[in-house]
Amino acid sequence: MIPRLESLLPRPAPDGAPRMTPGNPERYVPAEVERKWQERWEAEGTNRFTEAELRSAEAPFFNLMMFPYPSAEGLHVGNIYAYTGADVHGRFHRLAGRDVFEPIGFDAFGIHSENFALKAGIHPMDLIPRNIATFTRQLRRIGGMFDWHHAVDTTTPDYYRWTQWIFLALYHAGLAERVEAPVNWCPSCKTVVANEQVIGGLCERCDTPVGQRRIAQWFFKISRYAERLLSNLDTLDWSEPTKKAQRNWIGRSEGAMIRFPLRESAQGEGPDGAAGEDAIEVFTTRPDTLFGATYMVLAPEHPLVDRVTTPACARAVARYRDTVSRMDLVARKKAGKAKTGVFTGAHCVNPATGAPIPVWIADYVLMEYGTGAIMAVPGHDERDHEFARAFGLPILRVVAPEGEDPGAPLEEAYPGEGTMVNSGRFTGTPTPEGRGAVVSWLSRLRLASPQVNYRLHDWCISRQRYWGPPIPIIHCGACGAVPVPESDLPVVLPRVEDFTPDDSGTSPLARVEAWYRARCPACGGEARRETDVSDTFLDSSWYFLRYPSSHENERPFDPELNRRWLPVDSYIGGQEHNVLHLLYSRFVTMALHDLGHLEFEEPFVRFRAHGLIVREGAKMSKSRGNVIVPDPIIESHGADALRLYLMFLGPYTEGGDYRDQAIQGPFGFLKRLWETVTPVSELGDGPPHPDVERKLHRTIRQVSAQIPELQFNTAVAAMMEYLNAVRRGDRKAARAEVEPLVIMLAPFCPHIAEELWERLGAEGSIFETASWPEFDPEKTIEEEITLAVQINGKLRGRIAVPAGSGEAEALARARKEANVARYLEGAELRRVIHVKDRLLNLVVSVAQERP
RNA sequence: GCCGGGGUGGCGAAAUGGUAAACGCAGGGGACUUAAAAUCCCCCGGGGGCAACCCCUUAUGAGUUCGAGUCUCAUCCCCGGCACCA
Repeated sequence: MIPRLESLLPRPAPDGAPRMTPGNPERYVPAEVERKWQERWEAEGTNRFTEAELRSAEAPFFNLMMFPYPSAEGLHVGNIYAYTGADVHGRFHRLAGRDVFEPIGFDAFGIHSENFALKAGIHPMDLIPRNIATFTRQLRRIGGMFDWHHAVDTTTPDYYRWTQWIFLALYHAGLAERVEAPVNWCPSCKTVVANEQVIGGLCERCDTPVGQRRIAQWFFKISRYAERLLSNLDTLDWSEPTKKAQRNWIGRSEGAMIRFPLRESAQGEGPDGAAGEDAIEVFTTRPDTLFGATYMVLAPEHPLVDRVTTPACARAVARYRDTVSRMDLVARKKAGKAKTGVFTGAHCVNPATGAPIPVWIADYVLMEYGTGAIMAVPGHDERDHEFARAFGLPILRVVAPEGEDPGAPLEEAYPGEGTMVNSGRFTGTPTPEGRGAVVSWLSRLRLASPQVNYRLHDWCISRQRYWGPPIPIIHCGACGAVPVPESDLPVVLPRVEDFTPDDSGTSPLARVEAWYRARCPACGGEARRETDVSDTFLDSSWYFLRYPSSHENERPFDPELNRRWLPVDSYIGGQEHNVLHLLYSRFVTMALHDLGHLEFEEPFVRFRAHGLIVREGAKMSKSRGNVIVPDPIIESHGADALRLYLMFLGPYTEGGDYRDQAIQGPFGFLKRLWETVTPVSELGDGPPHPDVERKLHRTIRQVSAQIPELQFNTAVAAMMEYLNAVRRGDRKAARAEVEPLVIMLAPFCPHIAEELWERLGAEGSIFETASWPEFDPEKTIEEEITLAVQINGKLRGRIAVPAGSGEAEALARARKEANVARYLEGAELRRVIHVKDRLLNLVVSVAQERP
């Protein structure tokens, strides 16, 4: 890339000449360098904010990364990868002049630790501190810029006191309610599992098939926020796939509510009950197909089922409902299984046609979505079609795609758009228009209204387990569910030696009478504490709010600190949290905003998901036994080399393949850098060599642009190229050539950068005394560049031209190039395309065959 | 099925519509060494040619363009997520 350099610099030394300067016997020993600087950072508080500094920081930058779940196995390379990328980003901004707050903590409650503790026979209260100690040691060892002074641990009463406080805040705002609901029940974990934690019918944690139970549980009414959670996404600087995943999860759909009046009795010929009390309401996105609704389906659990079922059908209906209720929620919802259902004996009136249509129940209709009832349009909905075929129900065409005969029978459902047919006054209307037209027609008769529905359902936070913060509620026979007064927080989780879950459907805490017996805060009578604990997602939905205020005892967070530090400037984490964690955090933040506790309603200004690390092409997992533990690598090559390698092995947001041998490259780079810079006394004092300088400014330009975009792999490659240029031909480096490189490398390899920076004569940490190098655009310009010459789009030669040469100049030089001339000979030049400083394409018509 | 992300040398990868394979790993050859390690130098997509050079090559097939890894359409395959959501 620096064509002239080789000619100007000393020739390469003859083969085999030792590269190490004789006067420089000191080798790069990462372990020593890293120990020295980690100790110094700690002793001097390099990465720590004092209370006063937090309050007065002028250019605050909150650099957040998803805090770890401290498992017993310790951190693996995948975790290190995530944290290193975030740390590189934070360190860069610090060198660029920001006051970077980079806290870390531990998300240590939850079923995972609890299960491990049960299996290992260690109490979680003993296990977790051990795990945290291991994680802390490992995190320190990789040289993250963490402010340990502000670490949080979600299992400490100091923390979960405020988790409970948030529950109460939402409770008082009417955003928490206790509802009996069918829930997924894992017979192995012996607890309720959230829908989103059931993967393909199996428990996310233990792969046991999940069943169904009805339990009274606490729900947060996140669905009230669906519209805001959706529309705010447009304002966020988040990775697009993450936003898309949230949009899908929220699942907004526009349609209408339509009322189907019930026919009072089968034999009644009288006027079909005008929009009276007895009607079945359905939600549909396709009111334009209303004329094709030939039957209705209620969810088996629908409250109207008992009312409408005729005596003749009662037994079959009861039997069917029983079968369905035995099925777990997930199997129940599994798509693709054969349609089943039974007729209730009742009929409704299609409000568009006035025709009576039968009412069925079937498990393909879900109680939790819409109204739990549908109008079935077998002509234009695949599921309804399949059902109608199975039970011999009429299938009517009411939509015809362009060119289709309105009378053509339907072999399969046609769900697309077209023209309405067989639809009375609407026949001939294009379906997109028809939707609104049908609704406005029926809305005058109070039989329909426009409606928006969301797939997002309320957030169940109850867990019938031990290892979590108790839900701060007291149940009183007289007063009902009474919130624990704020002044009584925290409701401390007692140490219970036997916390094995049982199949009672209640938490192990329900066996600890001394703990759950309480006085009702309202009436003072005998009462009982809520024995369920809350979901781990609640712990992690607000931890970032706590970091700056981690020492605050009187309130969850200090509004003044929040004003300075929040919302979070940069959040980096795994895509496995694209939906739930990020959505719950947004919801809690939004709710706290509405309650006047926060000034912002979106917690994370910028979010980027990092990729996943695989090993030698295979996914890393304990069962495969191919999990990479960082410690031996740090011992052999150093944390800096590991960090650099991880950042180099592929695009950060896409992840990459960890190959054991490949660390040699980055490690060798660090060794060469060390040998290039030390001993400092042998560095040249003059200005940089012009070619090296040009390369330097180009490198600064590239690295400065790419680090904020998390394009670490190419930034590292640029620095490698630059060092290669500095060392080319075994030349001696000048101080001015290496100093900027040391600074640019510092975010990736902070220890060696500190060491070299000190040897270069600085006093104090590079992160406090250095500033990010600037590039001069003037100095990035090459005087002479290589221009590619194409004939008819094929590369036929390269010519050297002065930078900025015009077309005439380029063409003249190209003609002199032998190979180019060969192609021009006897050909007619029809067109010249000249891209300045890049390429010259000569379009010729071939007069004769080339030799 | 739907929604995302991908498919480029032996491998990890790089490339504002403008010189495909930067940077690195592995491999081959060489220097140094009693030897090895370490280090350094050279080579390294496929084919043809003594060479100058030529042909082919970014999953496949079409298209747009002076020019396509990059844009458009269709097809195949891999990874991740969601999945009877009316």
